[in-house]
Amino acid sequence: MSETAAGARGRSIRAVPPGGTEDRQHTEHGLERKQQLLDAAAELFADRGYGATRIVDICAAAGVAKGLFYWYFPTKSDLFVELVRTMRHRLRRAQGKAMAPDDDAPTRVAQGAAESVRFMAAHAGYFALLDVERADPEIAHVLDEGAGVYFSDVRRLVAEGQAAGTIPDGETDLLTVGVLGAVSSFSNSFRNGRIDPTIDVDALADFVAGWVARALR
Amino acid sequence: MSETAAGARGRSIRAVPPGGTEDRQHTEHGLERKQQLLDAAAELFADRGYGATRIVDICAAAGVAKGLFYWYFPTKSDLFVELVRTMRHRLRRAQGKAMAPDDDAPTRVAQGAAESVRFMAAHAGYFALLDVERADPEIAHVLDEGAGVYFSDVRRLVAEGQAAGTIPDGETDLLTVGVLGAVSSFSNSFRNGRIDPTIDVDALADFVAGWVARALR
Amino acid sequence: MSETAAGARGRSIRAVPPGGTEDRQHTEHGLERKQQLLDAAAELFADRGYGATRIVDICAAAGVAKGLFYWYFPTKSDLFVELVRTMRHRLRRAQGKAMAPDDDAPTRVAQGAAESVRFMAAHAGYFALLDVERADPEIAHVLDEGAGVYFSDVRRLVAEGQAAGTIPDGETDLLTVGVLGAVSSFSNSFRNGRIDPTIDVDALADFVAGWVARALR
Amino acid sequence: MSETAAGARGRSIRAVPPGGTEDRQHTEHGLERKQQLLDAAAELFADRGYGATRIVDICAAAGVAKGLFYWYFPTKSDLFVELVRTMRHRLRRAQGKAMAPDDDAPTRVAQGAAESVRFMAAHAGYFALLDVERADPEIAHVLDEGAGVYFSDVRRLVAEGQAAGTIPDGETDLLTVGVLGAVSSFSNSFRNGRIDPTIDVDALADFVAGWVARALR
DNA sequence: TATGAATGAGTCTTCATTCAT
DNA sequence: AATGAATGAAGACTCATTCAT
Repeated sequence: MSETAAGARGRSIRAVPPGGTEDRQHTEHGLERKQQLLDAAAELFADRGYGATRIVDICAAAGVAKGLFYWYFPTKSDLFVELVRTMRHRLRRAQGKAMAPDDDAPTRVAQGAAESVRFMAAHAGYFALLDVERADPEIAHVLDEGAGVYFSDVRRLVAEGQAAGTIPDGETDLLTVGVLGAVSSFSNSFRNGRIDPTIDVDALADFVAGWVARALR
Repeated sequence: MSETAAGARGRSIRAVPPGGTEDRQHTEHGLERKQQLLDAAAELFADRGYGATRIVDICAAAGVAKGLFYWYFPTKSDLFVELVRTMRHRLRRAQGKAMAPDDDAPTRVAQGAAESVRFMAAHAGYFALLDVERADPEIAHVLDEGAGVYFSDVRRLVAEGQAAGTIPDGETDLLTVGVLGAVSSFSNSFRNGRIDPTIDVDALADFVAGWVARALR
Repeated sequence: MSETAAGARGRSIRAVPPGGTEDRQHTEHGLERKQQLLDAAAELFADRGYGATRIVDICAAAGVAKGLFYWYFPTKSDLFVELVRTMRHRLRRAQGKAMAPDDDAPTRVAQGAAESVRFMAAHAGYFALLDVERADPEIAHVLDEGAGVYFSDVRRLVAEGQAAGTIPDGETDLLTVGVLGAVSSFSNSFRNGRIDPTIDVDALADFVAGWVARALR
Repeated sequence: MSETAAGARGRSIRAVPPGGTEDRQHTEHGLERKQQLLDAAAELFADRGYGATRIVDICAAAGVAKGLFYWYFPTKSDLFVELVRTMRHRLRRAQGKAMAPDDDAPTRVAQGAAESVRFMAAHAGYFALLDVERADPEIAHVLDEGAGVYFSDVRRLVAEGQAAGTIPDGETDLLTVGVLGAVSSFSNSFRNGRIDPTIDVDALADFVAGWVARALR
């Protein structure tokens, strides 16, 4: 992705900004200031997305002047990175506590998953910022429209199954979310290179079918 | 007033809105051109994300002048919308064909899911553009780094389970993808308003634990 | 004023367009077509101003394709020029007829003026296009707002004079228009170089005072 | 989304409108800067017209970077509006001082008119910007050419009258300006809606004849 | 004559980053 | 530490004009 004009300039012309931010020793008061900025940014990122949040917005929300931002963070993305890393540490700690060391693997996986969801739900606003970008209204609309269509389609099927007794009762919406999530995560797994890209598509499809079928039991 | 073409943008003295592109009747050749632009755009969107793709890039890739873009599309987002809608129609058609009307619901859901994955995998490049935005490299990096960490964590557990015989053998990566996908989709389901936002978090976590446990069976 | 990108290009690269328009012999049908374009343009120019009228608009209004415009006119401004010259001839002819050769000068001047106003009023829509440009809404608004303020100011004074019997009764609005017109035309006379630019400002002011005072008698 | 600054324009994913310039509290130095921009703009507007003046031109003339314009003004037209309003206040103040409260109406009107002309002449360059737009050279040329023709026509008549003793001697040019100004202002009065649009054209023509005849006495 | 697709220069505006104080 | 003015690269979009049929 293309870097900001000035951003690129600033960072490519000289690798180390004058009086760089890295080795800055922050006083207690400085730490507070920094946290104010982090908090303000987190909220704005979660709310509008990363791209749509301007440095000025963050500073305004934190109640400081624009220039001060650069006293605490080298760039906008550095702030983001710091935010994400912090969250990650907390999440991992929570997971670690949740998984009983003596349980078997599937139990531990399930525990970890449950704890993750619990944690992310508890900090939902915060985690929203992982959706780095929000599209402009028109784009957002098509995307959402599509999602809605598929949701209804699948939900209907699930409900039918529940009516027919072939799918356990209750939580129709959640079951639907699970199915759609499976589809998208398996589909996306190609892109992020986490799985073997040469995998046979039919094998993958079968795997997904099996996965979903088991989960719906 | 300046006769300059572009000066007009936004603040022009134009009393009447310019006619749109909508009612333009495209000839066969025009349709081809349009398709060239759509294809070029799809590839670029998939590759760099919507925001990072400039109109000029699309035109250059399609081998036409910048101005021609606006002969075929009113705006950048309209192109995107057209792209998404087209994909959607194809996907739904594929799903429809895949689901045998006489099978029971879970089977049909599984078939639909499998077919979706098959279809999206077959058009992986194309579907990548649904990831509307890609962040700048640094952002992308933290995000990916995080995903990698969790993947390893979970993969290790899954592998342990398989070694211990508590999780069926094979496809360790895919099982991992499934677990992580479940976590993120259930977590996100808060945000998109598809499920009841007042749901009890612990109930949700339990549901996820159950879902994952069944799927890992 | 800056010329259009393409306009400049087209006209500077080669002075004579290929198969220039100048020596084009138009058939009867061609003459009609040309007139259609002239008429359509006149209306649009009068309505929206020159700058805000696009070639496409003119062609659409005339019911012909955009390309055809350039068969009849080398450029947009040439069409405008033709329009203005035509009007001018008609106006002068009308004036000539109106001024009785045997009357004295002031009478003839008054007759000419009256006839001009009559003619321009009769073709008001047409003459509006001499207001080459219309500003964008905000600009137009301030300008109009200002004109309104001065109109009220002067009108009040005129009305007072009429009430006091120092200004002849009737046509308050018209008298006001006359006063304001005098102010602006004398002020503008500096700019268009029609009068000696070294003229003493106070002398000019006195002259205007006298002119207005006489006209208000 | 691209972090690029400008890519955002119009189609950005910005969820919240950017903060305006309105509530910006400018320091003394800032006020100077702003004035520099206003002055530079005034000169350019007066010189080439509003439309033909680019933001860059203004900034270049003021010796500042393009971006700084938007620190002081939300848009180009806002600058213009500020310019016009300022002039207006000054003009009205000047008029107010010039009109002796005890004089009769026609005298006061004449005083106001004279003072207006004096003021506008003194700030001729400045007031030129009220001619919001200047057309491209060719257009400007026809318009001017036409004005010149009429000027000569009328001037000849006036001169004849002066020679014959039916029009007072001296200031032939100014008398001509007055006549032409009357014609155009009365003709235009239709368009700006300041007078009753249903007025009888012949009555108007007669009125103009009378007005001119009196003024020429 | 007629069409309408194709071209590309030009302008406004945004916003990350820098810098003088 | 803190401020806020200053910088400038970048991108969407318009429209006069050209050109191949």
